[in-house]
Parts: sequence; C-alpha cells; structure tokens
Amino acid sequence: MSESANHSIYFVPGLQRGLRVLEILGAAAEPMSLSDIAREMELSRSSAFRLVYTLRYMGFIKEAEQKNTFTLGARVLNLGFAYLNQLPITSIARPHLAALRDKTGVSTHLSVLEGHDVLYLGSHQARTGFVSNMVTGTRVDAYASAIGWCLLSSLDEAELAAFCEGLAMPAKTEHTPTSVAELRARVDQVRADGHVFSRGFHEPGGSSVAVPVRDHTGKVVACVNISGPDSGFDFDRIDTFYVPETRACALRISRELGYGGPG
Amino acid sequence: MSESANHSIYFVPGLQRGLRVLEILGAAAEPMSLSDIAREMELSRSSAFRLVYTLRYMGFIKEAEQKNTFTLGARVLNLGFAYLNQLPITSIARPHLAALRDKTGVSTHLSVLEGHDVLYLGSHQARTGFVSNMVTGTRVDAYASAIGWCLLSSLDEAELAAFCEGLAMPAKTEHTPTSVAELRARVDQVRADGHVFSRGFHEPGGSSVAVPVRDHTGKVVACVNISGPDSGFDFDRIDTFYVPETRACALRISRELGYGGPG
DNA sequence: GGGATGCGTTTTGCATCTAAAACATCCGCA
DNA sequence: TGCGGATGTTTTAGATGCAAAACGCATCCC
Repeated sequence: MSESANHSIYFVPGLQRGLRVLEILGAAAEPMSLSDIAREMELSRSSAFRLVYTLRYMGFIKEAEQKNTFTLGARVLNLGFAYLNQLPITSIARPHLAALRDKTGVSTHLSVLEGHDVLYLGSHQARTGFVSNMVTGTRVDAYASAIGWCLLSSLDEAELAAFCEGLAMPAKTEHTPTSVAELRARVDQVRADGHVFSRGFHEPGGSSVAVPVRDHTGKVVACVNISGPDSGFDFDRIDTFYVPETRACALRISRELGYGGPG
Repeated sequence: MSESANHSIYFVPGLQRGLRVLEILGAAAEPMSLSDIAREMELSRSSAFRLVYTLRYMGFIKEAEQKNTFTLGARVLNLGFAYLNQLPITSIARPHLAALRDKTGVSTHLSVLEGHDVLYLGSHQARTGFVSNMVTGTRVDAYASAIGWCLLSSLDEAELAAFCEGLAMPAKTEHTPTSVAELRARVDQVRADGHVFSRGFHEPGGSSVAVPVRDHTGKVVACVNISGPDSGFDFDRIDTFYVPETRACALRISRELGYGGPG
C-alpha cells in the first residue's frame, strides 16, 4: 500500500488523501464512519474529519442513513462519465497499436461491431513488406470473420440469437460458419481461449491474431488484431510471442476503458 | 462562480481545488494546458502546477497526445462506477430492465431525482436500430422532463413548492411547464394515471413511456422508462402493451424495494 | 535579429493548513 | 449508576503548503 511516500515537494497531500477517501469509500461495501476512514488510511481522526468535511460540503460524499457514516455522493458520477463521454477509443488505442506494431513487426488494427459488420477504425501498417488492404472504414461481415467472432464473444445466447435473426450466412471460405450453431461454436471458442489465431481464413498466405477489448462493464467493445502475410510471421512463436503480445496490448486498452476484470 | 468562500476553518483547499480541476477537465471538450486550467480556476500557475502534478502522479489525469495538455485519466472512472454499484436500486433493477428491453424491443432506462435534475443511473439499449443518447450519468432538468414529473409525483404541495423555490423554468419546448401551477398539473396527472406517455417531448420523432418506482414507504424513489424513435414503436399497442409492460416492470422493482401498495 | 509574449518550472518567505492533544459526547456493561 | 472506551469536535503550536516573483525556454512577429 502506502502509495504516498510524497516523493516531490510539489505534492498536495490534502488532495491525495481526499481522493484516497473517495476510493476507499468506493471500495467499501458499507457506509463508513469517520473513524473507519481514519483507521483505513492510518490517519489522525482530526485530519480525516477535515477531509470528510470538505468532501461532504462539495457533494462528493454524503451521509448515509445511519448518522455519522458516509458513502459516495452523486457528484462523483459526473466525473466518471465525463471521462467516458470524452473517450474516443481510437485515440486511446493508437499508441498501444503502434507499440504492438513496432514490437511484432506486422500490421495492427482496431475494429468495432457496427450492425452486422466489422468496422475497421484504425490501423498501423507494418513498416516493411506486405501492406494489408484493411484500411480505416473497411467493413466485412462479422459472422464470416475471426475478428467478428471476437466482437460477438460477450453476447449471451439470446443476444447472439437476435444478432443472427434474419441473417444470411453464405459460405465465403471453407472456414465460414453457415449456421447459428456453427457461429456459436466459434464464438464460444473465443470466449474459452480469449483470442483467435487464424491462418488463411481471409486470404491465402495471410495470418492473424485477434483479441477482444472490454469496457468497464466487461462487455466487448472492440477488437485488436495483428495480421500480415505468412512471410511476416515466425510461426514457431505464435503461442509464445504473437498471442501474448496481442493479448497484453488489448488488455492495456481495456484497462484504460476502465475494465477491471482478469486479463 | 467561486464556489469557494472557504466558509470553515476545516476546509482543505488543496482538495477542493484538485476536485475542481477534475470537474473542469471533465466539462472541457478538449485537453487543457496548465495555463488553461489556472485561468479557468483563477489560480496562479504555480498552484495549478502542484495540483496537476499530484493528479497526474495519481493517475486521475493524464497527458493528452499533445504535450503539456491534460485530460481525465482512467482512474476517475472507477469512482463513478463504484458509486453506481453501491446503489442497491441499480442492481435490483438491472434484470428487470433487461427483460423489459427484450420484451418491448426498445431501450429501457432507470433514473432518480438528484437535486433539480433527473439523473440516469443505467440503460439497456435496444439491440437494433436507433441508439438513445441518454446514457448513464446524463442529467436533464426535472421540471422539463416527463421522467422528472414521474419522480416528483409523490411530493405533496409543500414539497413541490419547496422544489420550485427559486427555480428558473424557461420553456424548452412547447410542452415545458413554465410555472409552478403548470408543473403541478403535470405532476398531478402522473399521480392520477400512474404513468406518462410522451411523444416528441424531448426530440422530434422520439417517444417514451415513464413509470414511477416506489419504496417500502410508497415514496417515489426512481423512474423506469422506455424510449426510442417512433419507428421502434407500434403505436396501436401503446395502451395495451407498452404501458402495461412498463408498469409491470416498475411494479416488480417496487415490490423488491418493499412496496406493498397497489400497482 | 531582437524584443515581446506566453509557457512550464523553481525558488522562497509568509500565511495557513496540519495533527497532537484536549475536550465533549455517546454507548455498552456490570 | 458509574466507569471505560470509542467517537466526533475544537484548540493551538508549529510544520508546510501557497503564490508572487524570478527563471529559462520556446515561439512569434515586426
């Protein structure tokens, strides 16, 4: 613990402590008293009193039903959702995708589900060799794409059924699922593995690793994938390098979106 | 402005200012520089520097792409989310709202009264078509909203008068009540009907059904509503389907809160 | 080129925020 | 009832956060 250690003379301890009060109250299952807070923070009651006084006055915490105990106030909600509203997932993802491209040497992409399509939001092209033709704004059918299976992987039975309702599923390659049951099997596989590695699904001689990105509710909101010609991959290191790196990249983006679950 | 005026000797100014920095960054459309923040807060740059230093170190704000400008960081999201999770009503209502969404095919929302605002606590979006822009954390003026009228419907004469005290009521649309008497008429109507059906009150081409949720004392504590574009509704079945389903959903939530009165 | 402006950062003396200690309540228990 | 301990609040000496001023560095503009 003790994230303090006030390294710098520029620190404002009152601010740091006040925010810790908010986080502690947020993590607590029940309303806390002044003394509870002071104990938890290893702080004098008088100091805790001043922090609580200020936070209560500002509406960031409020008295619970039981006298002299406190919970978070509605005003904290504004902060969290102001953050969400100004969240362009593309700008959050950009540096991570660039880093993944530099580390793996192959092209990286971010995509989301738009209706029944996978929509490419942005790419970072490999610096050498083959250049993917998947550019920003491209759409492909979700049911027929490994990325699509990733994007559908947080849907439950009913939601997946609704997605498939009235959906024509012509076979595009030998890998294309052509029924709801087959699609569900693919999606379940993603859920179990946490990623998809595909070789030659879309184009002969091309491979790809795709991993879901989740938001603060755990819902899949986007997909990170790397792709390139077989010549760009070292196939001995798929499981030891490409997959873990891509997963780590997706997790970093998920964390910035507030995802708190397991990797 | 100046919500300061540091009334009490117990105030922690550093905390108050730091939280204002977060709110200002949350309200800002673009990343702000240190000087922007100092100007906005009417504070010396050196003080702003110390606040920004502390907040950045803690992860509550982060540098934007452009050097020396800042936006909210992911850590603020945890606060808002913690607040939502602590409200028992949100977890009680969640499955019911999801079921109502599945049954009606349109988006469902839960909201409460916060001061003079309607505060949206959670939504379940329709699976297809139009997606509402009313998302969690959104606030709208209660007097000017059908949901607001629901939330005010258990207030008696005196409480409603107190609510209106000093309240400016500019007309937002032709449906907006602009006097206490008009607002009271709306609220009385909700009390008599037990629900509100509105068409085009907020946005042209959008419709909504709102129903109050009551706690064990019979007091209105929240509001369930369904909303969507006119194209998402079957207008022949408003009274025979949408209204009774929404009422049934609200009643189920009320029952779980201990409400024993009539539906 | 130069001087003017605006920026982020550092310094520093003074004002003020902090926290130990004292005080005032409250509660449980015998 | 009276004691013991825990709580919320106030006081106050002294540590320390604050902001004016200074600094160094960009950028701009005639």
